[in-house]
Amino acid sequence: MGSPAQRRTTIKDVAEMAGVGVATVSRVLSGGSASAETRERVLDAATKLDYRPSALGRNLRQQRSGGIALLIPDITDSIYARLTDGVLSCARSYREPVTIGVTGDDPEQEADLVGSLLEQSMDRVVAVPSGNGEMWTPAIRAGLDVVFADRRVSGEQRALDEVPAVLADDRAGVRTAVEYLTGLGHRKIGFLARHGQAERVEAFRAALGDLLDEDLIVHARASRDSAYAAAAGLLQRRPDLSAVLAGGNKLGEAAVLAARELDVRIPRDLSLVMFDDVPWAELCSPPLTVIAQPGQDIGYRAAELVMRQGRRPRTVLLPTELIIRGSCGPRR
Amino acid sequence: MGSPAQRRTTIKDVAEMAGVGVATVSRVLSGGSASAETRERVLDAATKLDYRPSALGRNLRQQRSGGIALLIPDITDSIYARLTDGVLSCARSYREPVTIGVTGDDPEQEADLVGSLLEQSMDRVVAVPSGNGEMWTPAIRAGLDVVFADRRVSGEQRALDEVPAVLADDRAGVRTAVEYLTGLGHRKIGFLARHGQAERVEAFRAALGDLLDEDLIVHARASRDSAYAAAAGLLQRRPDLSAVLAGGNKLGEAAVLAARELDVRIPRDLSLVMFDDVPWAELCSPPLTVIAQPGQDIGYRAAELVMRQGRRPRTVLLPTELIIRGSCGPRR
DNA sequence: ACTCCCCATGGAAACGATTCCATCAGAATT
DNA sequence: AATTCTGATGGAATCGTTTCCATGGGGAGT
Repeated sequence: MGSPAQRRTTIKDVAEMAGVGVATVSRVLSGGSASAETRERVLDAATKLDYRPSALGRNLRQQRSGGIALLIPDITDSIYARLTDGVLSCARSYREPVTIGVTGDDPEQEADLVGSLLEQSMDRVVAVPSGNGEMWTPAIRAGLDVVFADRRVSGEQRALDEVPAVLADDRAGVRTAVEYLTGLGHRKIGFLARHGQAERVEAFRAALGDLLDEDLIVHARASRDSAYAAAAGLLQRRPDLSAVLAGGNKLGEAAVLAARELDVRIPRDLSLVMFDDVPWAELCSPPLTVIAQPGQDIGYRAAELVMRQGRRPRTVLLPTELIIRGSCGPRR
Repeated sequence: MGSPAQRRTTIKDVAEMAGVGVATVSRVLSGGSASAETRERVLDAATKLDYRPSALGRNLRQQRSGGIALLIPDITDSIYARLTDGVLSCARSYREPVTIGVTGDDPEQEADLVGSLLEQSMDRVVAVPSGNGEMWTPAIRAGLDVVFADRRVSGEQRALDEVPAVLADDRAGVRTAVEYLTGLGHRKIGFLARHGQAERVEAFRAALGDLLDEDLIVHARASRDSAYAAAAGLLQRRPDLSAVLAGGNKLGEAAVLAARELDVRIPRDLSLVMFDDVPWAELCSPPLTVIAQPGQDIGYRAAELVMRQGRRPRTVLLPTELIIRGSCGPRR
């Protein structure tokens, strides 16, 4: 607003005041070698002038803009908010800015965002991939450093298999939940899945074994409506259902709402286990039994991996935890 | 990973292929004047080479890195997640990247983040300010374009009064809630406030009038523990309390938990109105009556304002809405 | 026919940092 | 004493874009 906008102090100013060349200033400031006396003079001048190196100049020279990019499906979903929080907290310790983009679980938008990353010369990305991940291949070849979080891509291309991934141990989580439910006597167990949760569905199939009934596995899109429709549909279509595993907190919410609407009481008529522990799970009536995922940790570890240069593990599996509250009961 | 990392195509390559100078290419691509024939040749070459202008070069030249910075207290809080979503959705329509930082409601961290914005030459910020906002004054003078969202600063400095702000109409929200509660017969109404919610507290005082009892206004920090302590403390200290207004969803959650713990039944023994509608308010038992705030709109409008160059309104007030569910009853 | 003006155009400067390379002084080695 | 080595130092190139300015050609106006 009408400010005179004085020129910012550059490395040149510092060099002049310290009576040295710009190269020396740059070296001193980035830890290169210099004599003690020179170093002091430069540091002194920098402090006096309140010099802050311009990220712009550096970025152009190094052909890369620092910072971490983060691509998630939906920031309003608690699990991704926590993941984001983890990334931010790791990035902060490296003093790196974080640029965030939401994909809406849409591969097209995701590809679009990857494009704009390239345009910005960002070369470090933590991403929750949406599609089959084919848009990543060229970007990775172009030098992009990617770490997947929370999911990995189906992966047929070679390059994608090299991408490290930080994941919750879904298989173990699903298995534990299923064992818990079968232990309670349940035989007809449904699974409310979001599209793209292939791994969880697969684990569900494996865990159920003989009890598997494909008709009890239903898929929804990420939207609230779709989740509700899937839940209500399943409940109406299969009154013999006695337990449900919800693949995410939105689906869990939908299941609770649908059950309430259809006058199916939890846990008397229906047992419910939800993926992802959220604050409200405890406030819900009844309090929900959940498979907690370490969302914040996933983000933190993924950011850590993307910051590391050297060899990195291909996959990090983080443990889940079954938290038993009040939404499951014995089969009646 | 060991890729040859081929040089990216620059404007020079395009110029060469089109047989024109780089200046002409730049002009064509940024909508300057050029003959139809030249334009076509340039566009053709650009397409053929899959040329994407480097944001780095442009930023350095223009002395500003595009994009919007967003500073919020806590991304895992639903209200700020929605605000962020709004900012992202506006930014996307301008094709601008969004850099995000969390302040933890700590002025020191906030100042630190503002510093790093300057370093990055970001000049557009949407911020939920934490402290008294003094750290903003120099930054604004240095040419930073700021829009406050959700809160405004206490503001004693001239420069801060010029900063546009997009806010929920807290006063009206509080007034409506208080009127609703007094209408139900309540006389002893408490307020669980977060530090920094001066405006809401003030509105609360004004709305209560004669009924005001300063002892019923308690403050908590943003943390979960602090919120719980404040809620439990209030409930224990003043058993004569018959209704509570919670200043945010964390405080509402704390109130529900504390009431449950102390065997205070809602709404029989205590009526509860919570600021901020969250998905779980409906799932809670009983479903919570809330003052809904348009979090996403606040973010969108704030981002819109920060993108506009020209004259901007000083303050945008967005309406709140009282959503009556089941957490309030008549005084007993 | 002469002048004037406008527009398209390209060369070159600028942005602010890092880094290559040449230089030079002084120490260490032969 | 001559040579080599080491480490500090500064000049200049470089990154990719935008934008200033000079140039030149062609059309319009007198």
